[in-house]
Formats: sequence, C-alpha cells, structure tokens
Amino acid sequence: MPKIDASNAAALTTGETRIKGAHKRTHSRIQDINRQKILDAATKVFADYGYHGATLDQVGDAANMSKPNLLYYYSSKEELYATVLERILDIWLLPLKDLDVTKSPEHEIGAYIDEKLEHSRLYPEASRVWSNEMTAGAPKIKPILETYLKDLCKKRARTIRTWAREGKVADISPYHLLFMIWAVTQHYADFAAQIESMLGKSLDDKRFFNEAKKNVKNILMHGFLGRTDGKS
Amino acid sequence: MPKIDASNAAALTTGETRIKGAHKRTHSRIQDINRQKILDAATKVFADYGYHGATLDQVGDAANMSKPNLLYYYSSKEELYATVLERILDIWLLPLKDLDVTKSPEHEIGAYIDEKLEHSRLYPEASRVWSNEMTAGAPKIKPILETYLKDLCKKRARTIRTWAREGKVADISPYHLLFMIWAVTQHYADFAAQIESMLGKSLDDKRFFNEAKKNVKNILMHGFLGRTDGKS
Amino acid sequence: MPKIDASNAAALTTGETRIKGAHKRTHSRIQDINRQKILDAATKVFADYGYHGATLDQVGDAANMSKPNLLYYYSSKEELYATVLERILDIWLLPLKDLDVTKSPEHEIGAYIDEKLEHSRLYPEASRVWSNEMTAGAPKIKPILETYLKDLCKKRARTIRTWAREGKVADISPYHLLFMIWAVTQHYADFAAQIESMLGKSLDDKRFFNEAKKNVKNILMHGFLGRTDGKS
Amino acid sequence: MPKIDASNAAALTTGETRIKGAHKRTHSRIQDINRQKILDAATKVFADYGYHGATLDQVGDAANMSKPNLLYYYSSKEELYATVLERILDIWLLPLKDLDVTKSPEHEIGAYIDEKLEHSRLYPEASRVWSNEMTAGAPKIKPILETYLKDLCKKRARTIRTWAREGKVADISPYHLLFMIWAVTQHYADFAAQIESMLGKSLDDKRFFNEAKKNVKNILMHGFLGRTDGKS
DNA sequence: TATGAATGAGACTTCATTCAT
DNA sequence: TATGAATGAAGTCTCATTCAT
Repeated sequence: MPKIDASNAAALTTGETRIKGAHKRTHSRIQDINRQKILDAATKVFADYGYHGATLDQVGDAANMSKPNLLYYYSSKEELYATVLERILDIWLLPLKDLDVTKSPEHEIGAYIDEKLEHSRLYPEASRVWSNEMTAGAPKIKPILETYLKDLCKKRARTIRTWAREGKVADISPYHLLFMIWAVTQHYADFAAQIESMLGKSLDDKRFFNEAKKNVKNILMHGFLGRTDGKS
Repeated sequence: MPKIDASNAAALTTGETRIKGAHKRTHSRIQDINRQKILDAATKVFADYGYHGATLDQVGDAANMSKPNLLYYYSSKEELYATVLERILDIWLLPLKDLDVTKSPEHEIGAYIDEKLEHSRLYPEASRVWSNEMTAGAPKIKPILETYLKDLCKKRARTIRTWAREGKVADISPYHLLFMIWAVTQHYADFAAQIESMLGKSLDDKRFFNEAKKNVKNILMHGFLGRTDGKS
Repeated sequence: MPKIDASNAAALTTGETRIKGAHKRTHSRIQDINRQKILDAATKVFADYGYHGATLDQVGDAANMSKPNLLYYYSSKEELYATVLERILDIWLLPLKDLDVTKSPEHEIGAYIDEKLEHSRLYPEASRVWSNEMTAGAPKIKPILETYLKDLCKKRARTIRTWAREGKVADISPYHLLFMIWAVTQHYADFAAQIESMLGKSLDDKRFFNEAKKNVKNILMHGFLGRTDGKS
Repeated sequence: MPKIDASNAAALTTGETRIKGAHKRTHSRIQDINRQKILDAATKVFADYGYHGATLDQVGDAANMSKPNLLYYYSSKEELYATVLERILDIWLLPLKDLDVTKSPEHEIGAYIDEKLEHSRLYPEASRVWSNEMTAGAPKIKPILETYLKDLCKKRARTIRTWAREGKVADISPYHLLFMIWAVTQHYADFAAQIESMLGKSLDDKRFFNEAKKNVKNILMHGFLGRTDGKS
C-alpha cells in the first residue's frame, strides 16, 4: 500500500506529489481535465462508501468514463485514493499555514475557524474522506501526519503559546485548542447526517453554517480568550 | 439492508432489539458468551476497516471462531453490523439520558462531558464504528436518529434553554452546544491516529485523557457559562 | 454415489433393500414411524426441488424433526434419496407385475392404465421424483432399470406379442406401447403445472382424472386394439 | 426470481425478450457467438443436473469460458436459466403455431407429431430442461404458460373441435389429445435413460426415432381419427 | 486516448455433515 | 433418541486489474 513519502513532505509547497505512486502531472489539456473529473468523482464516492466500499465502476460512472480509461490515468485504486487524499491534505493544511503571531489571536484564530467551517461547507466530501482515513487509523497518511503536519502544528502551538505568554489568551494547551477547533469545524461536515437528523433540515444552505459559525466561535473564543465575549 | 425499526425506538429502555433483523436474544449460556465475543470482535474489525473493508474472516479470527459458526449466530454480515451498531447506540445514548434541570448546568454538563470522554477512552472502537456510520451518511441508523435520538435531544435542548432563561448559562444555541460537545469528546477516539501523530504519544493512558478533559471542559465551560472559569 | 445394487435386484420381492447404502430396517415402533415420516417428507421435498435443490433442513422441517435426528435415521442425503427412490420403484413396478396373458388385452391393459393413472393421482410427488431421476439420466437407478426392470418389461412385451400373434391386438411394437402408456399416464403427474395452466384449474379432484382416464384409454385402446372403440 | 413477463407474451413473434431480466440482445459479433456458446452449454448442464445441481463452473467449462466471463454476459445464474428457458420456449412453441383447419387432420396432426418427435431427437437437452421446469411446478415459466401458451392451445383446441364437428376426427377432448401428444413425443427425450435401459441401445440414431414415430403415430392416429388405420 | 472483453482473487453465504451432550 | 453447536467444502457473485483493439 503506497504510503506518504515522508522524506520530502516539504514538497507540498512545490506542488510535487508527496504520496508514493501518485501519478506525475503531465500537461496535456484533456488529461488535466480528466484528472480533475476523476478526482472529483472519486472524492465523492470515497466519501460515501469508504475506501473499501467504493468501486472503480462507481467512480467511472460518476466521472463519465470507462473503468479502464480511469485506470489509464491512475494506475490503481490505491493510487487514485492516494491522490485524492493528497489533494485533500492541501485543502486541509491551507488555512493552518499562516497564523500571524503579530496579529491578534482573536483575529487569527477567528479567521482560522471561519476558514475551516467554510471548507466544511464547500468540500464536505473531502472532509469525510479525511475523516474515514483518520478513523481507520490513517493507514495511508500517517507518515505525513507524523512529519510534516506535526511540525506545522508545533509551530502553530508555539504561536499560541507566545500569545499566552503575552497574556493575550487564556492558559490552555495549544494542542488541545487546535484539536477542538478541528473537531468542531469538521464535525459539521463529517456528522452532517446526524446533525440533519437532529435538526430535521439539510445543511446545504449558508444560513445554517453562519449560525453554526456564530455559536462555535462564541463558545470557542470565550474559552480560548478566557473572556466573556469574543469581541471585547 | 436492515434498517433501524424507528417505529418502536422507545424499546430502547426495555432492551429489545431496535434494528430489524437483529438476532433475538436467547438465553443459552454458551450462546450469550459467543454473541458477546462476536460483537466485541466485530466492533474492533468494523472500527479498523469499515463495513465494507471488514471481512467475516477477520471477525471470525478475532473471535476465535469459524466463519460459518459466526453466521450461525448472526445470519449475515449485515445483521452482525446492525447488532453492533445497536449496542453502540446504547453506549452512545446512555449519558444523554439524564440531564437534571434542577441541578446546576456546570455540574450536569460537566458530568456529561466527563462521561463522553470516558466513553471515548474506554470504547474508542465503538466511537469509530459510529463515526464511520455517520460519515457514510448513516445509511443504517438514520431512522433511529430521526426519531428516538431527535426526541431525546429536543428534551435536552429544552433543559439547556431553561437554564438560559434562568440566566444560568450564556445565550447560545442548545443544539450547537450539544454538537460541539459531541464533536470534541468523540474526536479523541475517532481521530486518535491524528492526535497521536501530532503528540507523538499513544492515547491509551489515563493521564492524557485527564489533560484533555481539563482543557476541553475549561474551554467549553467558559463559552457555555459565559464566564472565565468553569468552577467559579 | 450409492447406486442400485444390480446384482440382487430380485431382492425386490423379498423387501430387502436394493440400493446400496440404504438403511437396514430395524423394528422399533417409533423408528418405523419416523422413517415413514421422513420418507414422506423427503419425497415431497425432492419432488419440488430436485435432488440438488432439496436441503435436509427442508426435509427436517417437513418431517418435524431436527436435521441431525434425520441423519440418525438415514446417514446421508444420498442414502435418504436412494431410499426414497427405492420406495417409489416399488410403487412404480407394482401394477406392471401381473399382466395375465390368459385374460383379454382390453381388460389387462385397461386395468394397467387405470392403475397408473390412479398412481399419478395419489402419488404425484413420487412420480415427479421419478421423473427428475429419469430426466437427469437416472444416475442412481440405472442399474436397476438395466436389469430388473428390463427383464420385467421383456416379459410383459412377450405377453403383448402373444396377444398380437393371437390377433387380439394390433400389430404394434410392445415396447413402444409400454412407453406410450408410461408417458401418458405419468404426464398427468409430472406436467401437472403445465396442464393446470392450460386448463386453468387444479388437478386435485377425481373428476378431472376420470375425464383424463376416459380420453387416454379411448385413444390408447383404439390404437392398441386397432379398433374404433375400446369397449367392443 | 425473474419470472416470465406475461404482460407481453405476444412479443414472442417479434423476438423480444419475454423473461424479466433476460439480457438484451446487443449486436457485437463476438457477443452473439459467446452468448450462443453459453446458452448451448447451459442447456446441456441444466438438462443433466437441474437448476440447482448445475454449477456455473460446469457451464463455464462446457462453454470454454471463465466463470466471471460467463457472468459478464448473463449477470446471474438465474438470468442465464431464464434465458435458456426462453429459448426453449421458442422451440417448444414453434410447431404448435400453425395447425391449418382447412387441411386434413391426419396431415396436420401427423405433421405436428413428426415435428415434436424431431425436436425430441434434435434437442433432447432442451426437452429435459423443460421437463425439469415443469416437474418442479414451473416456478419460472408459469406466467407464460398461463397466458400465451394457454391462449395458443385454446386456438388449437378450437381447430380440433371444428374437425370433430365436421366428422373428420373422433369425439375426444382436444385438450387431452394435445396432452397426450406432448407426453408421448417428449417422453422419448425426457425418459431416454429409461428407454435406453429397456431396449439396451442408445436413442441417438435416426432409425430408432423412425420406429418410434411409426408406432406413436399409428396408435395416436387410430385413436384420434377413430379409425383403424391412419392412412385410410 | 478510449473501451469492450476477460480473469484471478476473494468475498459472502449455504449446506451436508460431525461433535458433544 | 434427540438436538444445539460447529465446520469444511463448495457455490454464486464482485471487483480490481489486464488484454486487445
């Protein structure tokens, strides 16, 4: 099973592939289009059925493409999944990449929460694929988690700790704060079925997410800042 | 696909089966033992590989039992899964069943968070099976969610709203509070792989969970109570 | 596959078993009763589903008996089937055993047709099991066919030929006459589904069989006797 | 279990499929060839072992084809069987479709018997598959029997009755005449094992069938025409 | 680039049979 | 005599993958 190529996780910024066996990007126009179509389709299917439950036929159908043709672009189910995960990782990491220690924690953390929630709203399938991978013990992506993501988090934690030293935030564990933010923001994508069942309505609309955002930020920021009101 | 029998979800308290096709409980000694062995094994395997990825061979191995014998107790993979889900639902619901409006919200919600975290610590596999089911859109358990669980939550939300009217808690949406509690507490089981990768240590030990508990409660209670300190 | 023990087909008249592996009869009261129950049940089930389609569970259910207990009486499915076939053979052969050359062919053949049709009416399942066995190429019963039944038919054919020499019947092949009688009389049991579909009514009642009898005898006897009317 | 689509049994003449789930005919060369190979092989195997006794492995072997490839053409054993039955039905019905009331009954019925016997000689496996289906109670083909075949027979019966009114044939039940013809002609295919055992020779050769034909026609025509000699 | 045809591995499930009581 | 529990063999069917065009 091709796992993450931990050795050069930094390749992220260069756009190179970080998961072994992921197809190199070539530059024919139609190829790029088809690759995108396939990845989009695969993300949906993997989200709905999990790695094992998804079939290449389903992906092919969703991508309007024959199964052999699909395998022309990604030479195995495994590789396709790896590429999907990789793309999701990019989305996942993006907002985490720039916490500015010189700005106010309210703003920075608030913006981060906003972005994560926005991602959950816009790419719920991606979040669910990620969730599945984590729940299964991250069999594929663990190497990246343990290197690149770990380092990134360490830096962010340092930023938060700096804010704490400066008295700008409450004295809480930066890691657990991050975990809570992730948990809460992704929950709205991953557990959509549960939430929709509770509320009796679909999560599709923006208004719901705005309400969620308000509440989530309100609670998290209170706790985070150690103050009553995230705005004051 | 046997789905939840929503019609008599109230059967919960009586211990009756709520998922169609779930095997009736008979009372032979060896049967009870074997059923437990199988359910335990199946929970582990479903947690690690998901419904589709799990094979009856794996479950059989984990339960030290031949595959046909396993099917002697649960007549299909599907029924086995349904029974596993049902048992998890019981665990899941247990702590939610008694929020006492006459007691203080700190105590009640605090205890709820404690219990949920304790469940995540003790039964992480159960949580992960649940997570998988939700992520996949709750294909099996949705009927229960939409009836029994929904009603239960409505009652709890009412309790929280009562506290709010009495000025005991901040003015936040009771539902989103519940969602956040769920998200956060289960995260420590469902995303254990991610957390462990970040922290570089295993979540098995009690100390880690105590630290998580402290932080989670601190943040949530701040936000929830609208005050700086969950204890004051 | 236990086949017919051709060596001592004559054992028929002694009531001994002629199919290898068929259980010896012992003489406990309850045993005899259970054996009959099982054979009756098995005949029905084999008739409806064929040898391969029938399951011991079905036979057990039909005989109100657990599967292992059933196997206590007949130690394998094969043996059970062999015993069923053997019992059917007795029924099958019975009317053929006494064509009296000194009596009139009308009477003798007429009586034979009557008896065969009566058998079809009373024991259609037996006929269908037999039909299945023949259609499949008589894998089990062929040895008996080729010895005992063949000899028996040879004798009957001789009788018919004697009648022909005496000018009592038309000059037709005795064998083909026998084949036709078998074909026609058994057809009402074996192809009941087809006949019932054509006529839109069930064959259960005696009246239908009487009508069939009249027509069948009318046609066969005409042809057989070379005369217009089976009664003259 | 896909059953016959009784609603449009008339589709017969158009060559459309009449059994639900039977594969649509596409028109690739290799597909047609393979479908024929499979149907031929399946007919043989179903004839020898019955629906339940036949295995896809056997069919695959007989068709020189891997089992999964076989399922590429017919997506289940059931569908394959349905298609086999459908094809047999066509053969079965063919000679029944044109009894000409304006011609002599000797000629028409005689020709019908000839054709049926010829079918038994040429396609004995088809006849045996049909026999098995009937013996089992026609679980699959009953809907067609009860509609299309029933109507067809009604018309033929009317023709025969017309002949009777015109004094051209004896006063016998047209239905029972048809049943007898079917019974007798198919017997030579379905009970070949029994007949061969009696005669000690194989039915393969044409001479035997000619003898059978002579006798069968002799007897049936005598009875049918109410005269001594089918030719006068 | 695209796809119809083909297949080996492996999944779930059934079932005759055995074991133990 | 009777039956709950257990299993190996085998059957149907799925699916990732390859072949050939």
